[in-house]
Amino acid sequence: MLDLDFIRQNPDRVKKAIRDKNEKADIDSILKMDVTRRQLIQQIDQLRHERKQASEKIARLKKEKKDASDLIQSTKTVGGQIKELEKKLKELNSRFQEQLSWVPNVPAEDVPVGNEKANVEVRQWGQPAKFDFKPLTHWDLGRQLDILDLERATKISGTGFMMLKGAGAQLERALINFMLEIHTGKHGYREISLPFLVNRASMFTTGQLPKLSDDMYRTTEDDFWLIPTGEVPLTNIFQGEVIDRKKLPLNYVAATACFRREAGSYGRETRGINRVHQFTKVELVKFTEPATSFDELEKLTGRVEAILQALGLSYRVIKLATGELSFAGAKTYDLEAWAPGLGRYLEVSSCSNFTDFQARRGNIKFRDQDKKLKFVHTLNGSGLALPRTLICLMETYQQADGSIIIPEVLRPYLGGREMIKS
RNA sequence: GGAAGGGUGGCCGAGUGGUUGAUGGCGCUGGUCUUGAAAAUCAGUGUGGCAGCAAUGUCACCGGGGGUUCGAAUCCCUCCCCUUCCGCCA
Repeated sequence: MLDLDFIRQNPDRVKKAIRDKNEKADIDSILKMDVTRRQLIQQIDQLRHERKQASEKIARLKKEKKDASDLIQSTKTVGGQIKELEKKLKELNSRFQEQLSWVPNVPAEDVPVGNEKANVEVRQWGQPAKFDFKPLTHWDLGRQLDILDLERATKISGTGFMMLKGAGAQLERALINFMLEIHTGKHGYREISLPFLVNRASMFTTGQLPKLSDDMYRTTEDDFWLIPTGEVPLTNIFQGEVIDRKKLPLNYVAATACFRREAGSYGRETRGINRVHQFTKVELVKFTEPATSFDELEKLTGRVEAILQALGLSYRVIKLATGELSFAGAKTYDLEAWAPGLGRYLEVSSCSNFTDFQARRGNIKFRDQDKKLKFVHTLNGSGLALPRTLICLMETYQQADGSIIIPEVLRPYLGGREMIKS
C-alpha cells in the first residue's frame, strides 16, 4: 500500500510507476474519489459534532428534570442525515480501498525502466561448468540414478509434482540443513518454523492478494490460503505490531513448503522439476529501519551468494527492470545459477526490498528516535529454492558415467558421502 | 464438534445507557527531595482520520461487523479470537 499523501503529492510519479510495472491502477479515479471522500468526512464530522452537543444538552436537561422532547425530535433528523451519509461514505470507502489495493509499490530510483531486456547483469561469479561429454538434464540423471520419480508423483497428485527418492531426498535434506546452518550460525538469522496455511489478511500484507488470487491454492471451507513462499508467514509475524527500534534490523530464516498453481505455464519451463506446484524453499526475511533498507538489500543478496559460492555453482546477479519487479517490490536482484544440462541460467533466488509497502498493508511499525511511529521496511530473499538448486547441482556435478559428485560442504550432512551413483 | 466463561489504553484491571478516551494500579518520561541511587511525592504519558502554514479545532476508536437509541464500552444480532471442561485425534 502506498501512502495516500504520497499519491496526492506525486500523482505523476505513481502513474509512471504503474505504467513501468505494467499495472492497471487508475490514479485519477482514486484521487477523484479521495476528494469526495474527504468532503463526506467533513460533512459527517460536522453533523456528529452537532449531535454530540445536543445529546449532552439532553443529558443535562434530563438531570434537571426538564423537558427535552423538542430537542430529541430535532436531533433525530440529524441522526438520520448522519446515517445516510455514513452509508454513502462506507460504500465509497470500500471502492476506494479496493482500487487503492491495486496500486503497486514505486520502483526505486536506480531501477532500470523497461521489460526483461532492460534487466541489468550486475555481476557474475564462477565459470559455467565445461564437459568433455554432452551433459545430461537432471531428469535423465535423476531417472538413471533412481533418485527422481516424476511419473509416480504424477500418479499420486498430478502433473507438476515431484518426488525425490533415496540419495535424492537425502541430498535435498542436506541442502536444507546446510543453508539453515549457514544462515543461523554464520549470518545470524533466527530460524522459525511456520504455518503453511494462512488467512486472507496475511496474503494481503505481503501483496499476493488481491492481485495473485488465481495463482494460489486455497481451502474453500475455511478460507485458508496455501503459502506461495515463506515470505508470507515470515513477514506477517509482526502484523499489527510495533517493533522495538533497538531490535532492528531483525533477520529471520525459515524452510517452508511453497505452493503455486502455475496456471498457464507450459513447455520447457515445466519439464523436470524447474517449475512445480509444491516445492521447498529456505527463505530470508528482514525488518529494517527505512534509512538502511537498501544497504540491507545488498547484505541480504550477499548472504544468498555465499550459499551459491559454497556450493560452487556459477551464477549471475541480475538487477530487475521495472516491468519485471513484483507488485510489492521497489528493487529486486535475481540470482541465476547455471544449469549445464538445460544449458541456461535458472532463477534460484530473488532478493527484494519492499520499502514500507508491505509494512503499511500489514501495519508493522517501529518507534523512531523522536518516538514517532513509523513503518518499518521489509525485505526478503530466497536462500535458496530447493528444486532449482538441485537441478544446478546435479547437472553441474555430473560425471561421464552418470554419477554425481557431492560438493564438499554438503558431505557432512550426508554422512561423509562423496558421490551418488547407480 | 458440544458446553461454559472471557476479549477495555504498553501491561494489570474497574466500569450494564448520559460531558467516559474511559477510575485505579504498574510501567514509562520529566520535576522535587538525595552526594548518588532507592523510597516518597508532584506532573505528564494512546492511535488514526479530516481541516489548517501552524497554534489548534474536530471526529472516530473499549476484538470485527451490523442493529436499537437523542445518546452505546455498557442493550440486541452476528462473526472472529482466547481460556476451561467434554468429545475426536497425529
